[in-house]
Amino acid sequence: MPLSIATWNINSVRLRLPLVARFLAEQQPDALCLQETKCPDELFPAEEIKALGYEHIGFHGQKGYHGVATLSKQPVEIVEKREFCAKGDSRHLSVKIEAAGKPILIHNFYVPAGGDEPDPDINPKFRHKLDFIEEMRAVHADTGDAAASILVGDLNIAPLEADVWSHKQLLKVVSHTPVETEGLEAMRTGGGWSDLMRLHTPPPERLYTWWSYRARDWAASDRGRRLDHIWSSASLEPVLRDISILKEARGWERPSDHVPVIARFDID
DNA sequence: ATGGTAGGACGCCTA
Repeated sequence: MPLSIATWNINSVRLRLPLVARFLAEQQPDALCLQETKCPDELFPAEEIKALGYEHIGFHGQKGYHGVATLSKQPVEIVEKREFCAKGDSRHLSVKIEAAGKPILIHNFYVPAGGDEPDPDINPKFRHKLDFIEEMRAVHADTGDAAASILVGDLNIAPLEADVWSHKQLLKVVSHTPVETEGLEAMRTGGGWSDLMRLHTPPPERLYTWWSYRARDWAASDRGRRLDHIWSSASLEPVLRDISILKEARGWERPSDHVPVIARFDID
């Protein structure tokens, strides 16, 4: 049976509800994981989203900042809203869904951006980012009673050279510094996670999911980064059918600076 | 070499 999972940093779910509606209508993923909802739980637009055919919603938000939500056509069981770095930030939500009669665990992450200065001794936001990645090492692909696991989200790190417009020019820019990219790759491989976007589209082909708001013309300069990711346990590698990055969404009216990524599986 | 834009909430932090 087909199963499709999408991830999208929406940068305010309330402001961009029309974009969410358009995306769901056009792509019809089974589940959509949102980050940066910037919405406390009591103000989450659950009724509007249910009316779009996504009646099962898990959300973990806070006022003003961060926030994640997972929208699903089929029932979800809320598994955990894990707190990282004892900060009280809403940056993680895991839910369980069922596909072909098997439970699948879906982790939705919003990793700290880390500020501008890539030195943890003078920039506490960068220290927090590195600590967060360290703490993520406890999240393994093969734990619990699920048959398979998926980890998606805005991880705010572009790990490979082909994940940025200029490897050389971004080596000292937060999101692509060696301490981050090596930390994320160590966490990923140590946890038994497969990078499905790169399984489907290996380097040196460039892949971007984010283009800055600050560019005069984001499409012309095309200075993107792959900050958003879809990982899975090895068990889902052979049933991956397709991964697509919906680049056109960056050109929609009042867009997020991130675009959706969709993985499509054929579950046995 | 630097500043550029956006959102939330309403002075300024975060991305």
